[in-house]
Amino acid sequence: MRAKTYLREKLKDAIEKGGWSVEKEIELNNPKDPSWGDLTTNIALQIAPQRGGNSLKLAEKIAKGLSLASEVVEKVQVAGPGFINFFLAQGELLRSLQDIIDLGEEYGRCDLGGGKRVQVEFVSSNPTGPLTVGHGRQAALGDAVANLLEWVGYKVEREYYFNDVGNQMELLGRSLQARYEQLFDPSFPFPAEGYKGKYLVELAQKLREEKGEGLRGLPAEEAIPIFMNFASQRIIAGIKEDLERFGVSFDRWFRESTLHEEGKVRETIEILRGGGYIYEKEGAVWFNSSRLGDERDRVLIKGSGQPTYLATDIAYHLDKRRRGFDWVIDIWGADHWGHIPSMKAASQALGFPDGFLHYLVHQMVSFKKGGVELKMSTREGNFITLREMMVEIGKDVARFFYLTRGADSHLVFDLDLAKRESAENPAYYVQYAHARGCSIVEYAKDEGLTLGEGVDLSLLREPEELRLIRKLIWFPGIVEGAAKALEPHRLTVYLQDLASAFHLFYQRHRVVTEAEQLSKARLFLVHASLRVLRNGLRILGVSAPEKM
RNA sequence: GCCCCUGUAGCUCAGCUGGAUAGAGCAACGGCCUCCGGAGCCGUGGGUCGCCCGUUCGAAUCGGGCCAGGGGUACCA
Repeated sequence: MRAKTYLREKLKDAIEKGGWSVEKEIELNNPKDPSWGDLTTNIALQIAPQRGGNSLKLAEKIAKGLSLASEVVEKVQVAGPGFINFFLAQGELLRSLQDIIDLGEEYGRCDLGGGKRVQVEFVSSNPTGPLTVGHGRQAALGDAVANLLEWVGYKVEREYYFNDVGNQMELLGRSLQARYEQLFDPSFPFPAEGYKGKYLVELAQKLREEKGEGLRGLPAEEAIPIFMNFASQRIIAGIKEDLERFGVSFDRWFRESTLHEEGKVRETIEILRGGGYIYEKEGAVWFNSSRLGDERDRVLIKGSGQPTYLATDIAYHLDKRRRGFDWVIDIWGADHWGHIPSMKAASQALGFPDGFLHYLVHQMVSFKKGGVELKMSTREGNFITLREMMVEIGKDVARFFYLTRGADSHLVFDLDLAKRESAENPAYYVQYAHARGCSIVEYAKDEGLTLGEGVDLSLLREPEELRLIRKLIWFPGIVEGAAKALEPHRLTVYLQDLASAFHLFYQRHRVVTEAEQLSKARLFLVHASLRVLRNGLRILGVSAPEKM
């Protein structure tokens, strides 16, 4: 917003003219109470203690020293303990409103990122079973963060990393084998720790359709890879499909096995060894990560000769670094928290720049159904899939709901409530504002009214109109703030607020009336509102329907 | 034990990095369409911001100590 930079300069001049100094950027905020104007600064409160001065008097002095163009600022007011409040002139508001229509789909974008390459890695669930509602938060969060970064000028790649070899996969293979054998002989034993979900029974049936009895009684060395690959390929395909439905598409699906096949794990360990970070003890290869801030040292190669999860993950991140990203964001659930200090240590050991690797950790979601908290486990097979949720409450409601809360909050998702109240939940509230606006535009068209040239926006003077305009022009700032903080929920909260301002405007003022000029101006405001709603919802990955 | 996250209205959560009188949705109650979508709007009730100290002009926000819930502390991933 131009007014902000303009005011910052003017304030700085006025303050320095008075012989004071400003060390950091002057804060200009959107006050919560409209009677405090459009922009407010606490600068007097901040610098008054410099010389033990009175902040209220200083604020008055600063305000008096400002020479502001009346077409930008209508009124300056000193309030409370020393806030300086600015009321923008109507003309300034209207110029910003015009921007919304002029910029269209681009409105809200900026070039903060300067085209830097960022990778966002998220979901990355191993293909041991279908995606559950627990993964939904991660999918919604990661995709929204990626979208936000794109909007502020980064070049973003979305990546999904998954394990397609190793103990868990073998167990999966053995579980499928057992389910397959059980189709012929129900007494066939099921592995003690096996994956019990019914999805493996279904896969076994598919396998029987394709291969008949041909896979029965094979020796383990031969059977396990067959069953394992069949299971993981089918499950990954299902995960892809679910994510597509959820509106998330990845640029790359990274298989862990490639790291081993290309010798990258061994190579990484050799690099660490070269740096003096490796030693051997009790038949295992250790990383002395405690020297780099980790609680203790970590095993990289087990006594069995197998690399640990940490070893492959370090190799994976070295690979990311070599692919030339400027910034890498890993989105993880809080259950992986313990892994972070080790990876931070590895980042240092490998000489990654500070801040190259950023962890965005979100807290767990718990789910309630029938008033009871659910304990879900993929291994035990008792879970609700993401797909089931999409069928029940819809992708839009689910995504919006996941994003109404900050990543740091543990959230309780009451599935009955989400379904029962689906007609009254916040996602519909925002979408409804959009549909309603579209319907007004349709109606106006039928009455022969379209945007066209020569709209006199100065006719927009009602409080509800001005309030809506103010909310609309906050949008670019909200996007920027949400992107900087990696907090998409700020946008979700904002959109509800905006929808509320729109609904109130609608309720109080008829758009299409006999007064043609006023109707045109209001129609313009409706178009601008639709634009901001659409752009905002797009970032969240929620659709903006024209009809509901 | 140690580390991290959280504790705000009956419920689910915001609170813009220390600001002015703590907000929204749901739930409860009372109003609003002969008129562009009532999936909406307006109003009422509802709070020791877990508790105790501290920092300062000023604390839900920062620091310390308790209490409670969740997560993490593997040669698991």
